Amino acid sequence: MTSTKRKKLKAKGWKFGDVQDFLELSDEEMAFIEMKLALGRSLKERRQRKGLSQAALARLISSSQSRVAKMETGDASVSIDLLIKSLLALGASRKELAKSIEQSKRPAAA
Amino acid sequence: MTSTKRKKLKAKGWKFGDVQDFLELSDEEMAFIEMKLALGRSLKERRQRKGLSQAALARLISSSQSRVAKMETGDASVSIDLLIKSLLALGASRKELAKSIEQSKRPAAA
DNA sequence: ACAGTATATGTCAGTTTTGACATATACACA
DNA sequence: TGTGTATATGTCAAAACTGACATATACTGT
Repeated sequence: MTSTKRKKLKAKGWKFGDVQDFLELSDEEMAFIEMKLALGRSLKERRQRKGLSQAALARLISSSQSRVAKMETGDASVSIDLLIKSLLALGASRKELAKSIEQSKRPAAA
Repeated sequence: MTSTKRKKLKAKGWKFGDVQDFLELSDEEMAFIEMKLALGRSLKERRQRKGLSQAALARLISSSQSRVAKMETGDASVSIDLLIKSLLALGASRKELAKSIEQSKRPAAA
């Protein structure tokens, strides 16, 4: 929950609210960022499972390859709205979206 | 899922993507809007359970009473990002958020 | 080495979202 | 009737997001 986990996230451009230092994120902010990352992972999985390139998905949702890449890598410039719309476009149900949002990361099969 | 349900939603300012006519929303678009409405309901519930006014919540999240009202009434101008940040600020967990997103409306206790 | 494909990252003008403000409605209780 | 509190709705400048483009990296095959 705290510093250990925080340091694992690479600052990509995240400057959240008033918080300057990336390592000083509150738990709320962490939760929000992790949700975005989780949705990005889901998007990538779904896209790949369908054998689509980022460019092909971009066409499908009237966006661009670069924005799809940013969604999947968790760039600070992408909204959750866009992630959700994209996942819905790939056929995800609300229930499946909920599952992505809920899970903290994945069982870590190491 | 289809026309019956669609007509129940009052057009508040929704003009989604290319779709002109509100009654012609695709299932994806419906799912997106219903998610927003569900999150708005959750926000209202949580706020009221804490005995906060919209103005008090607004202070808490550095926003304004009017924007909180728009969040709770499902105004087309509010993002899911803002709804989620607000719910997190009220102490909702990712699991609880997931639950809100998942449920279509509520068992309808009539 | 070169060409083709896939993904990542930086930039930017156009669009959308935001907080703030004004104002309206509704309900209480003096 | 007024005064106070709570919520809803319209507007707008400023901030955030978006698609598009350029470009970089990496991994094919040839």
